[in-house]
Amino acid sequence: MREVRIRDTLSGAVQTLDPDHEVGIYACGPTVYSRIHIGNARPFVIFSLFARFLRSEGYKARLVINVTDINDKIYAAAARAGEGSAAFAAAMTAAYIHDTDRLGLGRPDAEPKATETIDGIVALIAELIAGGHAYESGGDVYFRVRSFPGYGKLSNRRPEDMDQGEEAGAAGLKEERLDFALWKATKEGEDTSWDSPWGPGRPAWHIECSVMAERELGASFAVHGGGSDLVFPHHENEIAQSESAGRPFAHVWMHNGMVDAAGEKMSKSEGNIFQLSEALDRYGREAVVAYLISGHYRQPLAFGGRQMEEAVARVERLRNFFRGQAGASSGGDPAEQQRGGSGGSPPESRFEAFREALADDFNTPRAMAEVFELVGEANRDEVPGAARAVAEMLDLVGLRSLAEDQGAADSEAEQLLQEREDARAAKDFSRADEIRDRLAALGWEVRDSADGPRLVRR
RNA sequence: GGCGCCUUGGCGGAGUGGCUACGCAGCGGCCUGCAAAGCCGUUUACACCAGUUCGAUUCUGGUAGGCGCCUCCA
Repeated sequence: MREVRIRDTLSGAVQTLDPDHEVGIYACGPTVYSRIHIGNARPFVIFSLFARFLRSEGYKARLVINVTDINDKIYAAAARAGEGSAAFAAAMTAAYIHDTDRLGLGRPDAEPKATETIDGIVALIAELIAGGHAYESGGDVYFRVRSFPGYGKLSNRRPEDMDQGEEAGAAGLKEERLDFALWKATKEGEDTSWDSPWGPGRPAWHIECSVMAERELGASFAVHGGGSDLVFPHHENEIAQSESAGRPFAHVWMHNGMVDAAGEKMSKSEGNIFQLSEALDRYGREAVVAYLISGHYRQPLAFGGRQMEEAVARVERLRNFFRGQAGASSGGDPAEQQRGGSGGSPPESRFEAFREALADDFNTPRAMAEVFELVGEANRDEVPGAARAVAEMLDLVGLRSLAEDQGAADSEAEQLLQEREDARAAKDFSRADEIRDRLAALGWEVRDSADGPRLVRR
């Protein structure tokens, strides 16, 4: 188990995770009013892989990624679709699960939904009212920002510089502009509502995360994550709610940068989105994952067709590496292997550097550089254990499948390949090329080598 | 206007006070019947101006440009 350091948004400093306690990670998931896009997939991938890495180091980790399924935009989108909002949200949640399943990274340990947390939300709001941190007004309940001295500490703002920007109708109900809603009374056109001490209504944004995080991880947990666009107001408000109610809340705040399209943040409201499902269809899951770990999680990441094609090429280079290794490992003189590449690092030190990069603020691009260094070394000279080490490194970033055999050729392809070999032996190259074209049409690429031809699935 | 971040070779993207990141693409080779894969070489990268320093892409200050949040947002 090595020391794992993470840059903390709240303190601005690098914090070391406590190895003696379970590392509870709460990452904000999507609001399900449409299919998720590549940008939404970034935190899912980053935090899934981060939890996987922690476990591989011997930490106990518990990953929670919520689904916010009550929201103004859900009402609006459901109305546009001519559906009930509950059914609409359920369908979008299912689509989210389906899309992220295709990433092949497994599921989080818990995926709580706001609609299944209403009782806890009502209880926390009541507690905040009792403590003087919130007040009821016209069936709504608002958080009294002035009652929480630490307000602004996460996003480093002063309250007087801020504006919660609530909808116009709420202006008259709030004591101060800065106050934000915890509970909203049911309004015209809203087809879901829950009973509460303040009348029928539904939770506002922010409060559900305070409740779900505590319910799944306890009042105090290690890491709270999410996109950097959630720092304010979402996470700032979560802190205000939870800490005002006496919960210590998260130790470290870990925010991922935005995915940019043409230099601008990809977002549903900008309309410059590229859906995750489409990216998976076009480039494959490995390329999508490889793309999302190609930059440091905290930095913005440029998105575009070229970037995705590059990810495809990277992933193909890794596949080719394993194809080559499969043949190389079958023979080989041990003494020859022992010499290995002169000056090349043994796989163990690459693996070590790989893990160290991940332990250092989860630096995936630096870690991947180690993978490619080892791949290059092993492509040049036989490096004993390289294939296994690369497979293990890739396993940690969800790309183990690149090491798997693509499947044996069928008998038809094998026969064609033999015919081509016969033709080549007879120097009948035009016939050999013709057969190669036929194989290509069947989805097989022929690669000749000193050890003979090889069929590769395209 | 407030807060924060960024500016690295054709593109993406790490990192460091002095040593080739890495990947993709291009060009030239090697290998090959040809191709693919792989390998080798290659196009004097660190926005600009000062300062600190023996030495700065890396530290400090400033200039220019860009981005994010301050409204829903991963």
